[in-house]
Amino acid sequence: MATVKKTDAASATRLRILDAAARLFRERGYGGTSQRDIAAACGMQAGSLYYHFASKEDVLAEVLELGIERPMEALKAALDELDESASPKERLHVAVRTHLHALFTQGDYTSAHFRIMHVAPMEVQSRSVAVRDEYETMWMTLLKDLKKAGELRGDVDLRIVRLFLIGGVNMTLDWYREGEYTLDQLADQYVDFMMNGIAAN
Amino acid sequence: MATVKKTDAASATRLRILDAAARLFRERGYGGTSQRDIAAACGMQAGSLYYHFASKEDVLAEVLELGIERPMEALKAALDELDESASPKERLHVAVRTHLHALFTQGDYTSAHFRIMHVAPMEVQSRSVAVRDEYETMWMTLLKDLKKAGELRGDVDLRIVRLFLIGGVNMTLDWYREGEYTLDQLADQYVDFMMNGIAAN
DNA sequence: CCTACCGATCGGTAGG
DNA sequence: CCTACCGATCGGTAGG
Repeated sequence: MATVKKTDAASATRLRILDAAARLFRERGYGGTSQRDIAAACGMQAGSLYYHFASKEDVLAEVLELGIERPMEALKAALDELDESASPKERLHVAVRTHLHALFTQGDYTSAHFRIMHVAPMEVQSRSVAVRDEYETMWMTLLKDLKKAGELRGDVDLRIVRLFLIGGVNMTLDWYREGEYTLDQLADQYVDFMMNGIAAN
Repeated sequence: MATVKKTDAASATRLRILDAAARLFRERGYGGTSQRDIAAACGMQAGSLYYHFASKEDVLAEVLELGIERPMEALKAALDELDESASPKERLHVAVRTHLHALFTQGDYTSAHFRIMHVAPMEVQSRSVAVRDEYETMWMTLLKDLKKAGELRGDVDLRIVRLFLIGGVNMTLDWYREGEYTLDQLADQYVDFMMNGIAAN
């Protein structure tokens, strides 16, 4: 579990290890990162990692899980904060904005999740699928609510919409640098593209 | 150069090595694939690879380059085949369809390109940037032609459109299995989403 | 393209 | 959390 704690100090060290691992996995990939790399980034010796984690795969599994868990928690919190009168369209807008911010504030974990999930052994992947399924369900609910409210065309496949939208949003990780647009401005554009398209009226 | 040849036999072996490497890089990542893994998949010994490639990084560089070169060549060919009277919108449609097909017929190379490009040493990455820039320019041209033809809203940033669209299309690599939709049907939906959006009229 | 091998580095462990 | 170390595997080379 990502939330298990022993002592505060030990759990703080765990987090330092995970932070370093997430960053290195993102930058160099899983196979390109050694336990010695991770330990060095934390100012400790390679063998010491094994006091906190049973194996390199365990570190990976926890990074991957946090990489999807944190955006999901952020989305839950953001939707909970919304006024009950918020329209389905506003809720989708908030979701895109929240996901985009999570990609960058939890960037190392979430980048690592989307980049190296597929090289993880199946048993490691399976430790993330429950959270992932839950997150996908939340998105499907947002889209279904939009449809029920009569705001969507009747002929679109919501699953394909979700995959296309998340793909376009996640791509931001690969190119975004602060400057021209803020993340909120990007979120505005993505929702606008998705809802209204880019064709002239 | 990807097109250099010595003898036919040597170049056929090179290609077998590259095919195996692309598949393994895609499945296990770069650091998770050893030269011995690649050699074994080709039915040869690890040392023999060095008759064809100077280093593991050289194999990587060529896989990455082919992973973007092939979709680009496919796009060029597809656009050249189009009737001159083809509208900008038809040309964009053909581009999306062609890119999507290239993702799957050259899947190992192109997947490897998009998945492990960022873990490659900068000097290896730089061997692909020229092709990548050219490919991006082709997409920008398609979008600019659409705009010139008056078919696009005036307020959209074409660069963001390109990144969002390619991101959504590339995401297909992560989930597509034959069955519900053909690739052509997916391309139709993506272009429809991008041009017209999903909002009710 | 193979055999045989190099030094370096890997994930992981024992004992403290 | 460190020291010291294990066997295995790594990328790469010499010589054929």
